[in-house]
Amino acid sequence: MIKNIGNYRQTILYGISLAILLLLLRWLELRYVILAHSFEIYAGAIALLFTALGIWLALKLNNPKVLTKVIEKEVFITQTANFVLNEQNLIALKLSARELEVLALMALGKSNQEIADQLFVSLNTIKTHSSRLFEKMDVKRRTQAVELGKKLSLIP
Amino acid sequence: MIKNIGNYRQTILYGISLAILLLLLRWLELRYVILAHSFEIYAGAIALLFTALGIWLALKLNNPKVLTKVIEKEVFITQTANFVLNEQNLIALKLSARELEVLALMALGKSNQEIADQLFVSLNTIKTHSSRLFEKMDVKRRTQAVELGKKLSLIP
DNA sequence: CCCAAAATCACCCTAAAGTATGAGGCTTTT
DNA sequence: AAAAGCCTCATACTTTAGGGTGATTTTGGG
Repeated sequence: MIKNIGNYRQTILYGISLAILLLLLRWLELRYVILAHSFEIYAGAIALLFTALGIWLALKLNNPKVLTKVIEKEVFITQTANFVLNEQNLIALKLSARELEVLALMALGKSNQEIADQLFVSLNTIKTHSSRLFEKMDVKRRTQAVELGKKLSLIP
Repeated sequence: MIKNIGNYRQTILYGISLAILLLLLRWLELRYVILAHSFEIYAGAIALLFTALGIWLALKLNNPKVLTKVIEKEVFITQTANFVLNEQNLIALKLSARELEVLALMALGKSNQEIADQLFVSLNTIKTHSSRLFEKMDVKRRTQAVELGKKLSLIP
């Protein structure tokens, strides 16, 4: 439960110092037979000392209040650099992984034939994918699909 | 106001340990038939009191150190919102005003026929514009032209 | 294991995009 | 005035894109 003794070291040291002080006073009392009227002096000294100790303790123990200042800093970010896919939109459109892949390649300006070559499938397959893609996205052309895809953060 | 008691636990523990210490001294006093010099008790009480006073003083007077924590909050700025045309790139490519206009409409996903209708010219004119556009931009397809146009900040 | 969705491919057809070439009118620059 | 550049349009042609239909295989979840 108490992991770090270090936190209580000050308290322990303080207690020890108090004990030593009291013993010292006791010793002085016995040694020099302190007169009763000098009690006020001791009391004052003790008061002063322990006030200082209290202050020191409080300052040590009091965690500095951290005032978090949130400063809005306008950061221009190329949206390609830190692109995060909007999964909500993706799910909403019910696009399959392959369809999204085709869309991404379309956005790069690739032709259907180039996409087919890159994905190692036939041209007809890409045509089928693109058709389904346009149907799901409710667009008529690939340029519209790309435009909408970027707006919905489906592609960078 | 004081949210975390945990900060003061050490202080409380210190008070308790002090009390125990005093009791111990009292017990020693009785044990060894120490004369009823109540000086220690007074000293302890004063010590306790003024320690508390010191703590209280310190907490009252101590201005909380304001640790300004600057958190850079990234504000995403849609590039469409504050689009500025990169005239250098435009001049470098030697695009005419009409060609840029056609490119912008292409970027919106419009077909050549739609662009022709919108600009009140014939389909063939748009084809000519687009051909020259692709030639100047050194691209083969409209999707590539749009991609490059956005990259070069020719269009939002 | 079975079913549904996804992925794959083919064929045919139409629409759109893109290329090539030529040409007339218009403005700006030299 | 001539040259150059831009905008316009046309015709003819090729390529690419896209729609419709049908089919097979793969795959993930109940």
